[in-house]
Amino acid sequence: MRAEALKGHLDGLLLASLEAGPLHGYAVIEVLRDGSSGHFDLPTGTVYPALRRLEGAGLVQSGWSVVSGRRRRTYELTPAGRRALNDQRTLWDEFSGAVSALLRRGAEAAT
Amino acid sequence: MRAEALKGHLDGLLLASLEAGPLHGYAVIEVLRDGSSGHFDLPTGTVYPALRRLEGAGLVQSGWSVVSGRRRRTYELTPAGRRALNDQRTLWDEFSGAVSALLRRGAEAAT
DNA sequence: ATGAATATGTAGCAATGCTACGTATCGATT
DNA sequence: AATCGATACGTAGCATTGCTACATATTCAT
Repeated sequence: MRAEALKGHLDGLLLASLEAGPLHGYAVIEVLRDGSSGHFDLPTGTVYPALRRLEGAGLVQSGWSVVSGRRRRTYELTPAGRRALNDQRTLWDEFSGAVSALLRRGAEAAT
Repeated sequence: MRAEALKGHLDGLLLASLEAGPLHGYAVIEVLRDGSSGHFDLPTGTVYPALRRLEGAGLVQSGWSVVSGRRRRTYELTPAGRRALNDQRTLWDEFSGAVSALLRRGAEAAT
């Protein structure tokens, strides 16, 4: 997967991964990897800062817990986050539809 | 359309717009706008530098012409550009498939 | 005891598209 | 003739974003 391909679409994926219930960062990475047949194997340096960014934007909220001696920061969607996820889905459909159409047709000669 | 959405996908669209035959920059903008139902109305500050970038990468080549008093820099795909366009199409299918799957399913809870 | 897996985090970088300019010609309107 | 919109090219600087590389710590299997 090209490195830059994800730009601008990561937030939607993160929100989607939290839709079914709260997760901690490491688990988000696994969900994204497994749910994409290995296409998205994101480094922690990508995911952790992004989750904090979403928290800053009020789309998720986090809390600490400790599970078998390991501390976890668990993230959860806020109502605004659910709305944003909806928006992202709509935006993605428009965007991907437009790109697919353009890539497919090549384009008829103009002038 | 979100501003960052396009990041990493513009090159493929530009190459696709040139597939049917040579075009100048302004015409590329029109093809992208009309071929996407207005979703992609790209500013010249996006398209012109990107075309030069593609030329630097050897994927397109350009030449000047003058049409009714206006100078035009016309771009054309190179063989490498056609190969790159093919690659972009494959990459896009993988990428968009993975994103669509993740956005759709939300994701089953993982401990 | 050693290393892999689990778990979190940051500093700094590279890439990319956009904003806001600037220049110039042509055709239509006033 | 003057003005304005469309056509046509371009650049400097910015903001955002994801990645690389690193640092830390615990648990579990070898």
